[in-house]
Amino acid sequence: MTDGHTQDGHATGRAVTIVEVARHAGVAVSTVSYVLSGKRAISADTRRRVLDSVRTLGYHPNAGARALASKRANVIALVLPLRAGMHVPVLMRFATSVVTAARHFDHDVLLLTADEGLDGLRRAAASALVDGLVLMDVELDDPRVPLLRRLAEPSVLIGFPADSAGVTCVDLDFAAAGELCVAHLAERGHHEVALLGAPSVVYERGTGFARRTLEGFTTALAEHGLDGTALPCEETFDEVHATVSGLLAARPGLSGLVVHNEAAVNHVLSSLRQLGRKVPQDLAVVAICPDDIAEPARLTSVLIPAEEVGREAVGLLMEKLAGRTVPPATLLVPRLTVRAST
Amino acid sequence: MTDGHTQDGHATGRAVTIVEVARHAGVAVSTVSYVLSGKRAISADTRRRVLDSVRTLGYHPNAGARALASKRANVIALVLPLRAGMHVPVLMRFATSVVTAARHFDHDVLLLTADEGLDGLRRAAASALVDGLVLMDVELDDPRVPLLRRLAEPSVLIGFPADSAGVTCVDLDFAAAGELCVAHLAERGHHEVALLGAPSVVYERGTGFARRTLEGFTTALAEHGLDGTALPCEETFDEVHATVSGLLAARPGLSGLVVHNEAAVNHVLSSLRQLGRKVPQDLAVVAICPDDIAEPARLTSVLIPAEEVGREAVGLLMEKLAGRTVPPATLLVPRLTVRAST
DNA sequence: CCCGCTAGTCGAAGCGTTTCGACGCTCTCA
DNA sequence: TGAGAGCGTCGAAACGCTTCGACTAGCGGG
Repeated sequence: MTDGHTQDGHATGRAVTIVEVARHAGVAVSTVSYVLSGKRAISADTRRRVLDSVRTLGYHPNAGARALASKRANVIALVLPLRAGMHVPVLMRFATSVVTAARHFDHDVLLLTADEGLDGLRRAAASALVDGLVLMDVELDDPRVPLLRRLAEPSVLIGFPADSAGVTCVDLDFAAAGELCVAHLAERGHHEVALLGAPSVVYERGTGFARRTLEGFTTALAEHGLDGTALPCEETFDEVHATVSGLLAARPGLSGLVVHNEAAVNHVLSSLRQLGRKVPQDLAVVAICPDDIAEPARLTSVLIPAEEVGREAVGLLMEKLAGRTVPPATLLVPRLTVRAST
Repeated sequence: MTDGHTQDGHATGRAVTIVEVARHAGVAVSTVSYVLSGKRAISADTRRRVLDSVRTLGYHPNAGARALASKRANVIALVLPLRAGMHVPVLMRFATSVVTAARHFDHDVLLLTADEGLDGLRRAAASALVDGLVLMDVELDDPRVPLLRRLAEPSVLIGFPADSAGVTCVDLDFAAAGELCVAHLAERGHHEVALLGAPSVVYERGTGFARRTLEGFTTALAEHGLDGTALPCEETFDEVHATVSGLLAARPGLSGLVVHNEAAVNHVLSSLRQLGRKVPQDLAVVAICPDDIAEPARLTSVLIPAEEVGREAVGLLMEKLAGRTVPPATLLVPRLTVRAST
């Protein structure tokens, strides 16, 4: 407490270096390094002495020096979008799960925003700031994909571009999710159902997950012999209300609704309340959305497993960093939770 | 194109180093460094030659080496919370504005989550991974504050702890925001108003902004001679609905509502719709929330200037990094936008 | 005419790690 | 009993950059 060190062993002044640890433990610098990395056998006694010194001196390896010598920054980049039609809370859950998973592998996460564009990726990669990249919200025709293919650093995409050759992708199997919802409604005895999807701008942009849900929905309709329709759905109450009342008017036989739009879910429910339709008596509703939205509203839902996707993405990236080959596509199987709305 | 370099000058193989640039330009390594940093005078001719070489070779300085030699990582940490009662979209806007602002100063952003706790901060700081820290969602009695005071690395808080001595804080002036709302309602001729605030858990946690809004609200009530009450407000529709109908029943004279809870705003409006109260005829509503919520709902609001706060925080941090002293507290003045709800 | 500047450049010494090769032990097995 | 194989440790060479001090010209002032 009197020598510039605080109680918890944290130096407030100049940082402790590996040389001081080595001196304190009476060993060579390289020995300290090997104790810490475990890359060579070390006697139990030496290890203990070194570890003690590390603790009492409050040593933390210097990240820059480590990166320079080992050619590994132990940092991965997370590239987040910030655009129309993305549900932000889900994004955040992805982000936290990526951070948490990365920490498990002793890596940190550098935050890049998509609006820095290609240059941002190039810079981060070329300067060895990061060892690898995780990208979110990939579009069908994403300009970043060709760049990633050329980069020396490995990367993992969350979502699928149209041409996914040469890149690694992870996502929820949205087609299966769409099918699952229809199957559930069919099982419950419904004959006429509808899909309320993402805002039209999302379809136009060609974002993969919206289309794939639609495909799964359509396929399952045929499979189960149901009658059905699909509509895009905007995100303000008034627009949702217009869509919903239009839909109900046009299809009086409608008894099941699949909603794949996190931001609109609550508006849909408000709208039905206002139109006097009871859920699930008059209309069964199943949503494809994160649990934190479905749970309070007591909605039967296929959850978007943000945590799992993030963890998986990081896991794959670590495999690639270790030089192992990984499957180019990973589809996470959807799971449906039955609640009060069906 | 045939020598391991792609068209845009990006090396796909081993990275270009400053030595190669120096050789290519026919100057010393140090000269290249000085050209790039501008820390010493360089003749126009030499500068041009070096810059040309940089471009044609596609040189990017190695971040680790740079950090090691200069003792500056050019990275700042952004510590994000992920807890009950925080409105995530706002968080994201803070985050992006921090990233954008940091890039303006040629810095990158390392993402730390609050659940890594004190160790995360210590680690990032002690390993020289980052040069400084920006923390969000500071609580009144935040355990991180004492640690920050002891850290060699400068930091900036978004929000105010109870004891802000020795730390630098930025935030919207929520007291002023509360006052502003009341003043606006008073001006519109209302005599009895209410504040619907954050979920009770947020008050109990002692988060500063919730309390400060309440203080401003109360102060302004007295100032303008209004009658008023304040309630916490949960975030599911049913709870909001209960709170709102209870409030209206208890206070028949109520004609103005201040809502300071982003997640509940839309539920409040749904609830009023369902209760048959017209906005603004029967009840004027003014919200303290981000524009992306107020705008589509046509709500009169005091916006939470996420971009501005983030930019300001980074600006202050950069000042501190440059060794200059900065004001310990920065309060951003709120501005009210009149829309259709009052 | 010499001194002291400044502008422009260079060489070399770090910065704090990791990692490679070498060395001395102690075992084992032939 | 001597060769070979580990094990445990050390020393030193990178890693790619910044920065300090030194040096050379060229120039104005005394």
